[in-house]
Amino acid sequence: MLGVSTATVSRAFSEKGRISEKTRQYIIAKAEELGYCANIHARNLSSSNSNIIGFFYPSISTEQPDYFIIEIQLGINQVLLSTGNLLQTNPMPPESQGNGPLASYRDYILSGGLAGVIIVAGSSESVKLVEIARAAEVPYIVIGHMGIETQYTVTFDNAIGAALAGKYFVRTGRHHPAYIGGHLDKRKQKGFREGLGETAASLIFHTGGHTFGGGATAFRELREKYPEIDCVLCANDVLAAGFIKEAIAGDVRIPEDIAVIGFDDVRFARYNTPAISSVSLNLHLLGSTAAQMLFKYINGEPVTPELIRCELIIRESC
Amino acid sequence: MLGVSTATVSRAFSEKGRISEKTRQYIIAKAEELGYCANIHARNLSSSNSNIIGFFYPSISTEQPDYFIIEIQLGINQVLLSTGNLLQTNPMPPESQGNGPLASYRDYILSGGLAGVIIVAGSSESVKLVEIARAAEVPYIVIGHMGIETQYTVTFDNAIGAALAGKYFVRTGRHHPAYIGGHLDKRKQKGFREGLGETAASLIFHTGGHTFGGGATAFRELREKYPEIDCVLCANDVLAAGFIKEAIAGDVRIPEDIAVIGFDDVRFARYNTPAISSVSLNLHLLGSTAAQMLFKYINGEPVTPELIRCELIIRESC
DNA sequence: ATATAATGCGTAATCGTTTACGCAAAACCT
DNA sequence: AGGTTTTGCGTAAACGATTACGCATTATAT
Repeated sequence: MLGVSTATVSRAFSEKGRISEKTRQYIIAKAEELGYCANIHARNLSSSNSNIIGFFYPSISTEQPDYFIIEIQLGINQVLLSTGNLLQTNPMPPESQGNGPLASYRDYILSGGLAGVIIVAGSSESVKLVEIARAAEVPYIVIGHMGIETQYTVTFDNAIGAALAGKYFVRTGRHHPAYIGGHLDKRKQKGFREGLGETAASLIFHTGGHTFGGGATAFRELREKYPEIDCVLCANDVLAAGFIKEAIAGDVRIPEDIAVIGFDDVRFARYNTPAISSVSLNLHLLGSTAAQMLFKYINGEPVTPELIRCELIIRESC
Repeated sequence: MLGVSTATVSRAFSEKGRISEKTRQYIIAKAEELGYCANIHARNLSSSNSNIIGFFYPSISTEQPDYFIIEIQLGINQVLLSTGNLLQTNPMPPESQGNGPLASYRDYILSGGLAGVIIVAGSSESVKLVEIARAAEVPYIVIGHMGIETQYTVTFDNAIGAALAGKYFVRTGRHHPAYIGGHLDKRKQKGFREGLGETAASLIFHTGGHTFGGGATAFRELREKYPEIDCVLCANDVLAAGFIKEAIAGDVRIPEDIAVIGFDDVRFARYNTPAISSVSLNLHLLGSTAAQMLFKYINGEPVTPELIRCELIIRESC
């Protein structure tokens, strides 16, 4: 205590309340000198808010980085750095791996620890988390398509992106297309078919994991069964990389023999040799848009759903 | 209030204090029913701790993901998932970009918001942050080499890793080595030289950015000035990817004409074509080790510095 | 000069837990 | 049965801020 009440000290830091500029300066100076810093827990308790934003995403593996998620996170962080908020990153491993951390995430949200949350669609846990956020009345933004009716969402139009890829293949004289991915990405499949038009008649589907190894396996299986295939759309870039690598190892020329397009346009797609053509979702923009929407929500401003445009980036694999 | 005092409710959840099994069950059940969840801020204030771990790292860019950092984060998260702690990720952009978020990070640490911090060496801000953590008496672990005397550190021996690369080049009959990197990584340079032995006499240094573009530029410049170069050690994998891509574009065969080794062994090194040989730092292990050390520190157990072994992974680029 | 409004700051209640303390009841001795 | 220990739980004091309220003091208006 340096001659003033705690209320005054609080006012000196809070930018609210009435206080003379002189005492504010004095208190700030003294605080600096004494190394005083307002206790964050007391602050949060008293004012019942927080400056932490939670980012929740399905995590495929605890071993391999998920380039898709990382680039979204980068976009979120860019916004947060300018607002002084902090980011908490919460992977949600597949349910098979024990009960998982969902219970602990749930408690954290319910107990008011977060100012808002951003949730990436893709697993059943994502859906549960949205319900928790709603129940706790914590502002939330959903990234991607979830079977939930909500305005707080930013999506990308996979179908249009896939259609662009289909049209490109037709335009560049390809006749034997294949699609490699999971059975869940119906939108991509449907869009691709639309883009291909009549050529869709000869379309081959191949389902497998969304991994590098999955791409390699897909190449081998397709090559054996359907040697006529001359163009491939992959559900993501890592998958495309695996396909391309195995193709080159099998003396198939990319793009001369088979043209390949990936999905997401993650950073390393352009590092690859040949550089991978990709349907760009603009992940960075996706993340930063989600963050901006969340702040609007938190501040009580109206929020409308956003859609990020897909763009087809042609590189050496085509 | 359902007939018991708040103290009893607290005891029902805290696993400490004395409470009969019957009332605990009763309270838990009722809590579930009423959707009660202990307020995290009050908890933290009262018990003056937190379950959040802060992860601070120098961030090169808000646009490009830093694969090095990401894989460390993955390792940290794996440990955290099993302990019920939460991770807060805090990029530290280069100082040039405005004042930066350091002040806000400082306040957060000083105000007791974090149970512990993990700091990646590499910028002047990293050093400041360590000093802040010390001043605030918050448990911390440093990843990498910082000019600070501390036992709370986990490092990797760059020099030994680089020496392995040097020896490999000599053993496989290369005679005109080059090193591409920054002027800061003296350890790598020194180790490489040692590994090369006599061959070090003809070593060419090239300094530039640690980026993909930097690798491409390096290839062009070196090729023009020193066409005799037949093996290259790059300061990281992304740099190596850029070098390789530009080399292939210039009709130089990898590895026949030039053998290339990268550093870090990030995930995509093996996706590349040709797959990039790399000095593996085992980033995942680096992260999980740091997290485990931090928990020891937090629990008051003795902590000794750890060193992660480097390993040379040979792939197609050699 | 007086009335009125604006400003600055201290008092004390509040936020929702945890936990030392104390007392009754139950459990354990001999 | 009487004494001692153990157990279960309520009381109330922290934890360290924020903020409504009220009282001086100063500024503004008439």
